[in-house]
Amino acid sequence: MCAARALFETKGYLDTNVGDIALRARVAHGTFYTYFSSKEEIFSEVAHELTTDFQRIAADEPPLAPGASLRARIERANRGYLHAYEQLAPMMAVLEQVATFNPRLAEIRRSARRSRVDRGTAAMRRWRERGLIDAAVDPEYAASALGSMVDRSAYVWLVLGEQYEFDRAVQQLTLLYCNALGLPPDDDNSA
Amino acid sequence: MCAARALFETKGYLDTNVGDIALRARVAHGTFYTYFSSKEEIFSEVAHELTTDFQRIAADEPPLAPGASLRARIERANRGYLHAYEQLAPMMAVLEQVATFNPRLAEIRRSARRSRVDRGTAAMRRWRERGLIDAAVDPEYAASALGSMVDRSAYVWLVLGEQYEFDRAVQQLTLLYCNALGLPPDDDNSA
Amino acid sequence: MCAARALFETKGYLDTNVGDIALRARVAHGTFYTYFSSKEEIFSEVAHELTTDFQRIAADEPPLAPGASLRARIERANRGYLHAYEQLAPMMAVLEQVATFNPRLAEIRRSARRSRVDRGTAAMRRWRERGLIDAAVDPEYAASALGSMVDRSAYVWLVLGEQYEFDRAVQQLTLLYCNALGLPPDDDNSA
Amino acid sequence: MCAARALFETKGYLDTNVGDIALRARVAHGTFYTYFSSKEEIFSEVAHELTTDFQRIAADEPPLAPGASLRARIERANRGYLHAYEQLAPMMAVLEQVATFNPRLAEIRRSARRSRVDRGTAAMRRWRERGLIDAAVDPEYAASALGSMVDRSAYVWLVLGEQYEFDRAVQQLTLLYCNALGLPPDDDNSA
DNA sequence: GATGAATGAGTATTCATTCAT
DNA sequence: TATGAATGAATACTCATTCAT
Repeated sequence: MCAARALFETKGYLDTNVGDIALRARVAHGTFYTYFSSKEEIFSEVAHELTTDFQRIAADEPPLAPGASLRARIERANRGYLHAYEQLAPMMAVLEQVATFNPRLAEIRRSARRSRVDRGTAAMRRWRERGLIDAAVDPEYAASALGSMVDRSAYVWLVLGEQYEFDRAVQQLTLLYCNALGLPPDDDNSA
Repeated sequence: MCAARALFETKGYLDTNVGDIALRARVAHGTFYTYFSSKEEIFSEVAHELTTDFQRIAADEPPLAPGASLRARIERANRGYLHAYEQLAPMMAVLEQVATFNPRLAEIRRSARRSRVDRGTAAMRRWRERGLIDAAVDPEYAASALGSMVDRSAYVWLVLGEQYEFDRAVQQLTLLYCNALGLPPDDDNSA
Repeated sequence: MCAARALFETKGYLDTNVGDIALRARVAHGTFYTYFSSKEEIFSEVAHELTTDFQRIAADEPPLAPGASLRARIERANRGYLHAYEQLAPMMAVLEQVATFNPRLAEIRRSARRSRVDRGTAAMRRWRERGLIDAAVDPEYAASALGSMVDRSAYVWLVLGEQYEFDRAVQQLTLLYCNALGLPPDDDNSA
Repeated sequence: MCAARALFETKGYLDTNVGDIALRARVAHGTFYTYFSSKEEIFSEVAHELTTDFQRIAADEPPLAPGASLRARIERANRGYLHAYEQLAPMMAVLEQVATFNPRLAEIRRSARRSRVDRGTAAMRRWRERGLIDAAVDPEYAASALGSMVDRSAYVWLVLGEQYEFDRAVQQLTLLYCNALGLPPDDDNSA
């Protein structure tokens, strides 16, 4: 799977063939099928590993001080997301690729997005009830759209190679995110 | 090209073959190469047509009253973008697909994005100089990130099929956009 | 198809590969698919040609004198069948082979047999009504079983290579056939 | 071997793989080769078992009264043959299949047929010497052809699934068989 | 004897592209 | 220009058999 992942990262899904994977793993061509039933299946496993890695890395940010502000927590989440994307960018690009023509594998990306957006929606609902954010903001649309903003920005910067500077990106993304929700400039509330 | 576009829309780039295009265009298989040098080239032409169509449709919104607010203008731009995406979604999906594995064709999408973001950046610079928006917002990052937000939201709703309601989407996207920039709730300034 | 038939005859269906067919036809491997959609399809065409040839050859026996006896007509049919089988034995063997594992192609053999047995049944019914044959003989079973006798004997002699002598075989087959039906030793009736 | 036989019966020779046999026998894949040297060999053993079973079942008909007629004995043999075929039809079908492409295994079927035909020939020679059957009938051809009739009829009914009714089939087969040999309608001679 | 991982030869099919007519 | 037959490279998957443990 290690060999496969490396090849997927460098050549993409379409240009990676089973023969190359076996070659790189230093086993016979047929041996591949002792471990995986198809090219699609091994990609699926790599992709699941990817989403697991992603969540682990994204969560692995320095803990916030107790009672940290909402803004600080959003910033931490954004930094975590960008950190994870930064480390996994090549595979994220391939997952994006595969999702455009393989419905079964698209589902992996879709469910990852789904759970992220759902968590965002739930959080925003709480914040809204507590009057912490702009009442005009619809949690569902906001979670989806702001999720798209962070997600796509990471892709544009880390996959497409648009110029950016990490800390500045985190800071601006957080500023836009908080402003969008109507979070007061400097708050000290915890959710 | 009409035949090709229809096929690309329904089957995607990978599953559309030159033979099918010729068949649909009612010419011989070989005749295809009288007009196009390769499958990549015809896709390139279709993609250029797509971006032209997109701009035309996006611009084809009812004109604003003279002296309309910035917010109104942003809303108009968002509505135009979503309208255009709505009408061209199938081809947009294919362009997205191809851009993931063909660098040459990725360039088409990249330059369309580039000019859109550049215009956004320029506008935000002007608004910033005039003190219309949050001084902490960096025009380059904001134009890029908010462009990503609108762009990706359209993809998620119109290509991936996530539930949404058109007018609500435009309104929320605009609200988040303006909030993000720190635009005062209701202004009557024109840029 | 000529190349394919020759290969099927010498190597059987399983050991004949598309590459060999193309090679023998002196065309590129891929050219095969310009003419046939699959190995199964080309076999199907060869098999249909075979059944056509078979019927043509089987019918191509010297005509009988007007008013020839039933026995003479049965002998002529048996001789025709054996003649056809003799000339087409290698392909008949392959058809038999394929029919054991490919239901679609088995249908070709089945329908050829079906029509032969049906004709036999109809003829025997007429003979029975006219009191020409043993009333205890059931036309359906007799046509099926005696058809099997002739059919399988041809296979055993011409495919499996069991020793036989052509004229003697025809004569004995006819004797057994007529005896089985209870046809009087020497009749001069026409049907 | 039990596992192998069950698989051969349901899936045929070609679609049965060594891995499946081992799986069904609840041993490791490689263990198969501790007991059998190849797929061909295990099939050979199953096929030998089959011919033994066949002879046992075919012989296991109610004994005839002492001094039973020739016709009664022929009917008993036909009934026994059809009974055996009925019980072993799936494996008989596979043996027929394999015999079409594997000369070594074809030999099993050939020798079973050979001994049956030889016995028939010997019997008919005796009957002929005693003037019990039509003198024009050649024992060799008759034993071969009538053996083919019974054998192929069984295949057509029990493997190919052509409609038939057991007792009627035995009766008609016997009638045709005896008629073919020119056996007088009702005799009381024993051979 | 038993295991099961490893082997690697074998093959039908697709399709963008070319070119003689 | 139009044709469409010909091309041939490219590739995932199967499976009987082997052998180190």
